[in-house]
Amino acid sequence: MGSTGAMGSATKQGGKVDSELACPVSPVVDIVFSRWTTPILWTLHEFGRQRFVELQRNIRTITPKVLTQRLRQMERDGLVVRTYHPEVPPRVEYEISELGRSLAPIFAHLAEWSAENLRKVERARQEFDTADEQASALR
Amino acid sequence: MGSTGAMGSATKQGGKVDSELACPVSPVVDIVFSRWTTPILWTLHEFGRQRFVELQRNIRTITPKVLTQRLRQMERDGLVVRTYHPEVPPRVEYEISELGRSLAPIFAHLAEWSAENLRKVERARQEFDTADEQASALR
DNA sequence: CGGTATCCTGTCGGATACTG
DNA sequence: CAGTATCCGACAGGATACCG
Repeated sequence: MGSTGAMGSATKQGGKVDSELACPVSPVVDIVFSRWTTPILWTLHEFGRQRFVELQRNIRTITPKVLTQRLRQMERDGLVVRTYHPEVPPRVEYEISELGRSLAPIFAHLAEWSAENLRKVERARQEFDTADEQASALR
Repeated sequence: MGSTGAMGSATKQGGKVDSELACPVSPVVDIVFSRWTTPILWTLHEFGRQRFVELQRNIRTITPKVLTQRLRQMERDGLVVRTYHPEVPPRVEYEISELGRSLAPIFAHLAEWSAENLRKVERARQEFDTADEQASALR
């Protein structure tokens, strides 16, 4: 790959440019990898079209407020499709869009990486932490 | 590491973790995809072993404090190797570890996804926003 | 050079309560 | 049911200054 120049195209000006310049992945990160978007996307992908409450039940610790916020953002970004059925009681269904679904292989890779390497990270942490203790014991 | 509270995974209280249950990807997200870890990892991967100041120059908008913080976390997680040369003036070099390098294919996929789909996201946003304007104009 | 030490704020997310 | 309305705390991250 090109070194300095080729990557992200310096199209934008402003604060965010540099991290984008340094890393074409950053924009995707902002869109897809926040605390809750990942679980939501995953759940939607796993269990298919779901109502608001179903999502809430499948992602137990999420609050309705946050669920709404993330869902709105993802809808705005075109990752999720919201369907409102004007009935009584109201019914709203969320499903993953095609764009959202195009992330599936990446998620799969991530899950795979996790299965293979999460342990290593944990071990590295332990080593680092105990080494740290020893270091501060020397003082 | 995690932002608020316990991140996409480890609320250690109850034992079972809901978002983890819902999404095996969350732990990886916490480790790899924060605002700065991605650019740092990318830069390290692209330009190889670098000194602190070089990293600072390559990722222009990052402040030394944050760079240190992220670097420490990544070192602790075993993604980055820090080498201290006790010279005058001091010299410290950072390089990506093997574990860190194992993320490269994922980053490549992400960059690819970005190149193909970022536009779509932007278009979706515009549509959503203008539709929103129209909707609120009706009220 | 390679960081620390402070101070400060923006934003995410949690808790709780309340509607159409 | 599907949210909205508030209040609030926590922390990543920015700005600035200083040190071995």
